[in-house]
Amino acid sequence: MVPYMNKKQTIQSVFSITELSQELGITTRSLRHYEDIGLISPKRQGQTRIYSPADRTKLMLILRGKRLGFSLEQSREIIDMYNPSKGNKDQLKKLIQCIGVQKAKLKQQKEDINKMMRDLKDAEDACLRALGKKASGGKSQEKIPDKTLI
Amino acid sequence: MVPYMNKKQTIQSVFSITELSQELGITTRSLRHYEDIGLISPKRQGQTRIYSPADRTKLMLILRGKRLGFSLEQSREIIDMYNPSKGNKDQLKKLIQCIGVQKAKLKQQKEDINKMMRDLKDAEDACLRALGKKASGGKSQEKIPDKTLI
DNA sequence: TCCAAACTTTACGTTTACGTAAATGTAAAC
DNA sequence: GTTTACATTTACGTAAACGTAAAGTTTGGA
Repeated sequence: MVPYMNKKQTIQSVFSITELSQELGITTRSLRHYEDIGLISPKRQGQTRIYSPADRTKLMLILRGKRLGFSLEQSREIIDMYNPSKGNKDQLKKLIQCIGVQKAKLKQQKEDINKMMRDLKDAEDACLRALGKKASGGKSQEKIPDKTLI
Repeated sequence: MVPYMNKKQTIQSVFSITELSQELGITTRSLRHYEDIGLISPKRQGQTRIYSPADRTKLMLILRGKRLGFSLEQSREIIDMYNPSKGNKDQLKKLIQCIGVQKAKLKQQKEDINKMMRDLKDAEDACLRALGKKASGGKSQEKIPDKTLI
């Protein structure tokens, strides 16, 4: 535990590395790794790392990116889109383009999720029918979804 | 090109490794790798690989998994869920549980996508406003989405 | 007949995202 | 004053998913 840290405050203003790792469900090694590659830059008290709420927020964005299958570099780029560092017009236009690309990717992912959801529902229904139970109202009949147009 | 292959048929019945790699936008190395780890098992004509439509379908499912950030092993498990290999009741129940877990994960991903979509839209609006254009009807004002509850 | 294109196998290399061990520092507690 | 808990750095290891030669086979066409 970091000395002089406000621990029992409703809204914590600083975090130790273990606190943050436990809250976020990752290892301290990961947190140090993210710092190694420059994704986060926590303050220091001596040589002990002190994480701010902003650091925590950024980490939550990184983890969200991981849940979506993004690499750390991709997450870095996406997060960089959130604070348009006072670019000129050309840079802003380029940024808008990048944002559009990301939005398209997310849209594709959404479609993929919907299709996989349907496939899983069909598989579930097949299991339920095999168990003699009612199905949830689907229309499936095949095993492997060869019908799926992906 | 594989000999005796029906090339100019509306619905192709077999595929060569390069044909498939080009259609799917992956390398032949990847296709061979997927075979190495037992994900697909194309027929052989001599020692040349012959891919069937079923192989192709399975590969499309694998690629869909990759777009969603799944590892090859995870995709294998999910695809295995689609053909419940005649299990007994206990196995079927276990499978239904696994399917439920996957559906929950997909639901989480969907929420993550929606949140990231909002963040990107906010960033886009900020860019447009910085360029003196109209925003798309959002309500954002901050840069980094500290407000985001993730 | 011989070439070039497309196929094959073997095998070492690379990137990403950490894991894991070793050796050491610091600070509150007993 | 030493143990305990948490912190640090350094550095080699690892798993996944291929990349990248190298070297050989097969086959339809000039």
